[in-house]
Amino acid sequence: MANKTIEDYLKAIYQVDVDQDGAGTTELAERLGIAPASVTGMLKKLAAQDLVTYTRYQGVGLTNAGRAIALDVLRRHRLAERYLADVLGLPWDRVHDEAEEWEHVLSDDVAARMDAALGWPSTDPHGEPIPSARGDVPPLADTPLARLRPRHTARVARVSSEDAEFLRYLGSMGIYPHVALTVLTIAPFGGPLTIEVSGQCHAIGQGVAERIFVVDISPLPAAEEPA
Amino acid sequence: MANKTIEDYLKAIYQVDVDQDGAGTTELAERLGIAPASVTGMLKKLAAQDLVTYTRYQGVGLTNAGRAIALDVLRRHRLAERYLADVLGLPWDRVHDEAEEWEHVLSDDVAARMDAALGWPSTDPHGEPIPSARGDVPPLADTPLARLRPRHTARVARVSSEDAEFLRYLGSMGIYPHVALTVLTIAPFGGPLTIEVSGQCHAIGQGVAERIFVVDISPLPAAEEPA
DNA sequence: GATAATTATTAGGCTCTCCTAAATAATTGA
DNA sequence: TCAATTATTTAGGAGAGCCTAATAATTATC
Repeated sequence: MANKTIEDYLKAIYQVDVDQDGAGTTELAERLGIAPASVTGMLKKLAAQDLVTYTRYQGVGLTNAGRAIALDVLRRHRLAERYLADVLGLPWDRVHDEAEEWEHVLSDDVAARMDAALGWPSTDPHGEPIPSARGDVPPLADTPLARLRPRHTARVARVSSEDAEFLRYLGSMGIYPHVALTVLTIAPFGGPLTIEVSGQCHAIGQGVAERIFVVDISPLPAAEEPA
Repeated sequence: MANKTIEDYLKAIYQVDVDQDGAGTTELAERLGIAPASVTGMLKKLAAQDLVTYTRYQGVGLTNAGRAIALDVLRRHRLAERYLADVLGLPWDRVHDEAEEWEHVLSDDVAARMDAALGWPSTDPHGEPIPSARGDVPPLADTPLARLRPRHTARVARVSSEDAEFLRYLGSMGIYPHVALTVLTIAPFGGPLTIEVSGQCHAIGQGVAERIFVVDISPLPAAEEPA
């Protein structure tokens, strides 16, 4: 495998690049906690190793080789998170930081054993999909809670955050993957939405609702929604 | 905690220093797979941080602070080995290399959880004692198999080696911690000894017998042995 | 107790990965 | 379109941790 630094870069590029097309130097720098100038230098190096495609001022993308490594790291990371949570009982707001180290250290064999011990799970404790050993990632079929209409009920699919405090906040409301919730009201002009989670009502901000991804499970799918 | 490099140095110093008094530069260099000149430089740095006592041309020793870190690393290492073997089913000849990485990565909390999951084991899969979280190491009460007299039966306490091939060799004879064996003959002039392990006889070299530590469990302790 | 052999240290350098400051390209908006 | 802003890159440099070659101290040997 590559070294820790390279793995971190490739993973970051993958994650920035997932939705967008091509990752920007500054965004990468922020994610990695590194100065933009330093990132430029490293990108040249990664390009020389054919792990990324890099054109000055144009951003980076992963080559197949680079993507393979990135997915491998991501797989280890999420597998480790799941393991730490399910087997060692670590709370979900602490698994990320720990896994950040484990991802660089797990051998293929140990990762495979952890995978088997867990029963080949498909997601990490935050609901993020665990890439397969072959590097396949199931497509996501969820939408941000913020996009749900009032009266709709949905199941939490995943929570897109690594911030421990944020995760504890969600936990305090009982919001975890697989939990069902219902949108009661949505205040206009980017105002808060009120939701019901396991019998309790909460008001949450738009920003929060943007990071919670759900799958609508309302009984009346199409008719309910006027075009 | 300290960084990986420092942890490795301190652990190496501890291990070289356990039996002997003060570790030599060359021996450390060999253990670390580094040139002696490089070790000298690092020792100065460690001394400046009050982790070791170092005098030019005189060797190094650990300070209390240094020993605390060394024991901490050793604890993580051996705990990881035990975990890898008992929980994840890794064969004993593979746990060392893996643990060499884990030791730098396990948080206190995770180590404690692993410890509890294992039922607070006292040794690693090779029989080496696991230092307590407070840094206590139980004194060893074993002797090299090579020092046993013929006819004596002993129980394997630990195997002092990290070499995978060597461990597989021992495994092929059924030699593991807790296993009982009997010395049948010892050839003179550093010749081989023949031993019986679970009904099977084997001839092993002196060098091998030096690395297997046992506790004598023969029925007749004192009378059998003429002064 | 002098010389040879061993062991350890200094000197000078290299690579990796990061930094800041300055320069340049790209983008935005007036 | 041109100026201002923002994003990115170049230039020059620093610290960590390693290296080899040369030198110095210690230990062993006669």
